[in-house]
Amino acid sequence: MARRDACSDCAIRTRALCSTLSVEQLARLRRLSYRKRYPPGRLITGVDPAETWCAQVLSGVVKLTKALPDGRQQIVGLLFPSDFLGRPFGSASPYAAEAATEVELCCHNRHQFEELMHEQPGLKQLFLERTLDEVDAAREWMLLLGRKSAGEKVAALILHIARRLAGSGCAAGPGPGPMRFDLPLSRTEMADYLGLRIETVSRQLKHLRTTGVIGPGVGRTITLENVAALERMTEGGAP
Amino acid sequence: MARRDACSDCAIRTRALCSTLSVEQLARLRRLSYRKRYPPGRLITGVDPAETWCAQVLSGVVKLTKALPDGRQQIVGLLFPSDFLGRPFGSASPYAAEAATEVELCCHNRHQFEELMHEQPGLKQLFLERTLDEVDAAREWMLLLGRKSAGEKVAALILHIARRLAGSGCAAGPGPGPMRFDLPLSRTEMADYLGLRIETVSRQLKHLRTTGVIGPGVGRTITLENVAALERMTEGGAP
DNA sequence: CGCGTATTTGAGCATCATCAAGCGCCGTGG
DNA sequence: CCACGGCGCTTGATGATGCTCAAATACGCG
Repeated sequence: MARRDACSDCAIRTRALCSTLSVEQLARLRRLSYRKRYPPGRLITGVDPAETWCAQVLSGVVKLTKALPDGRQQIVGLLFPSDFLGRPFGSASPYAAEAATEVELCCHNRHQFEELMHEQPGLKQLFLERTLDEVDAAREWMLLLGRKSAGEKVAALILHIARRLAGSGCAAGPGPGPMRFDLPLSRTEMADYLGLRIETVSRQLKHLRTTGVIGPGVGRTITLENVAALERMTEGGAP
Repeated sequence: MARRDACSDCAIRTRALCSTLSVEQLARLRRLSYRKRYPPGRLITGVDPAETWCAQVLSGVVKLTKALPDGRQQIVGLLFPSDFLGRPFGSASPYAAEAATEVELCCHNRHQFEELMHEQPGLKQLFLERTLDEVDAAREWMLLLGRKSAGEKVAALILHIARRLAGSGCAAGPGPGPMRFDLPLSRTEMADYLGLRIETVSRQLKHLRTTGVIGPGVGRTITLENVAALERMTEGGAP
């Protein structure tokens, strides 16, 4: 009976939108759902089409990007496990989604998911609250993009990713010693998220390492040696 | 019977969230609503408190701002007539709202407005779709803040305001001759919305005027002489 | 081992910020 | 009526942050 992809086994069972569904509704949704994997860098959805499906992130990190005709790019959001991907109700989603790491999705038929939201007010309510949180997060990032220095931006990004990873159970928890994790983004992606160039990101990262705020690990490895200092640096406080 | 503030007279009757309400529900909401005016520059709500009310903009322009402890500011959104102001459901709104021009609001008790949304799925649905549009708008602005040059930013702001003003029936419509309007923002506010300094905004505006893309009017007056050129400049095309 | 890609490092430069006047507008008050 | 002062905006000169270009190094992988 217990299938490997049964909802009760689901890694995001308690945090996903599904957490509001009754057992019966959950069973119904599961019949309409399927899992899908993407390797790092693979495009998940393009900009144009009115996609016929939506999904929830089971594992990995998805980046949402917008681009200018001349190739300049901006990452406008990162999705972590239990986040929702897609644009129900009308207008086509004006950005592309791409796998930043290896990604696993739980996909639903968009139309049927919309119907389920209509039938189950709790589901729609939770989706609405998540969407409101997304507005807040986007605006927080607007403050970063418009008003913060390169150093503040990089510090804020590290903290942001650390918190989201911790919240989704990846990376060594708040156990003994400093938190350690791998950035799910390349330097290019970090730059595209922060409105910087990769060289600037690289230099700021080096600065954080030489001042001991983060550990000396190479590449994407981050060790949070001094979270308080990092927090101060996100708002213009001294290093 | 016909009071001056009757909903049927309301300037935003057809575009506001209320447009989904039945006559009876509209009457109920109206009994719980009141109008409020703010002069330019007046604070409407601060950051901290879990506000007990929410509102819809009847006239004027409201700016939503976030600030860093050292005083740096970023405008994270502008509200025009028929836009919704407030943060129903839980978490306190993490930004301040301030009147940019003379503003008139139609205010509702937050709790009762939430209840109305629960009772009337159409209202909640419309609110949800508006919120999704807000996410899109915020992310569009993230692209601007992170990746556009000063010239592109100013061009985009003028177009953005022109469209929103036209959509809310202010300013000379698309009748004969070029559209003309007054910017609802000071130079400081434009800079805070674009992530620039006021001197840069001033110089970019001058450049647009000397190249004839906008008319030579002084101060906040804008005449759209060449919309196509303005649109091109928004994305890196030649002036 | 050798190649392709990601990242780091360095040097010079451009854009936009900063600093500093100056101008125009307007309400106040002599 | 005009001098005064405040404020918002403009203009100019200078400089710093972050970008561009270029090359070296490290890394992953066949």
